[in-house]
Amino acid sequence: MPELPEVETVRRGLEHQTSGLVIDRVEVLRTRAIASPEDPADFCRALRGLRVGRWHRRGKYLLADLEGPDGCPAGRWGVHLRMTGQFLWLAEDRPPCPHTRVRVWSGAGEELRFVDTRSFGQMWWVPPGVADEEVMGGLRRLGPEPFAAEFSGAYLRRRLKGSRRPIKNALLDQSLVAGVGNIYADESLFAAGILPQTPSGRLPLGRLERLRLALVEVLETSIGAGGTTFSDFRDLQGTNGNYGGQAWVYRRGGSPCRRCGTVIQREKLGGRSSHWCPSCQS
DNA sequence: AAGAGATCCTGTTGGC
DNA sequence: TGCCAACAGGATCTCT
Repeated sequence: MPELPEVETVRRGLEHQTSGLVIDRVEVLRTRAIASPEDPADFCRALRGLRVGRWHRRGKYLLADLEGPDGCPAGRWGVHLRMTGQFLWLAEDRPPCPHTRVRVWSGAGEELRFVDTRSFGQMWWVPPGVADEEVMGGLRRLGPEPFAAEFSGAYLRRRLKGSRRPIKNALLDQSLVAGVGNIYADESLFAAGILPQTPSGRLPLGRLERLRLALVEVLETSIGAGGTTFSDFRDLQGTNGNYGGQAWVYRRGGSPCRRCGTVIQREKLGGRSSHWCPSCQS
């Protein structure tokens, strides 16, 4: 599923393919895909004629700068891929597949297509002069980026102090740290040698610093590889990522640990399946 | 007030 | 082999 490294990979693809593109026409095939404005027709009307500028990423959110024909700011285009959202770049006309939700065309007939099997993905148009968080409420609740200086062992200690919820659940909480999902939560806990069930408040500073470093390393490795390979994630060209080749624990319940051979365990935590090695993690 | 659980959605997987 | 339940999961909403 798209987590921070996959979203960053998509951001780079979008910036490469669509920066400077002038939107000629927009078609919404699934109403639910447009979170704001309320009427999808207003979304289409708003984007039409605008030029796409730079693409930014905040957590798992994508945001494009938009400008009008006169070069003045014309708001922002927000996107969240949720679980199965994908962008495809089509240089020429091709009929839409059944899960096509939104289609955006350039004047030259090129198409940026949003395909989303499970239809959880969403788009927003933020009018000029309005803060992104006003329209995209989720942005308001986002914690620091994992690479930010603010995200430190001390920060984690402070935020998690007294908390009894499992560290795995805490990592999935976007208000603690932005961009982590089930895959990288499990993988970073393995890399840090921490059991996912460990009560967050019980982790001393040293172990939290180790976790922060493990998370940053796992995310950077995956970004460098173009996103994860062990999910149905695809970049704009439709190719799969190559996160260091393979997962250490994610979706490997019942299989031997790649480091020590112990059988990987699997259990639901906070409604999400968690995977860990009982001898490498404690 | 923190935190758990249900919900949305649909293709894939596993068990009988 | 065929069918159906369980599963996958990001964020939001509801409930305790």
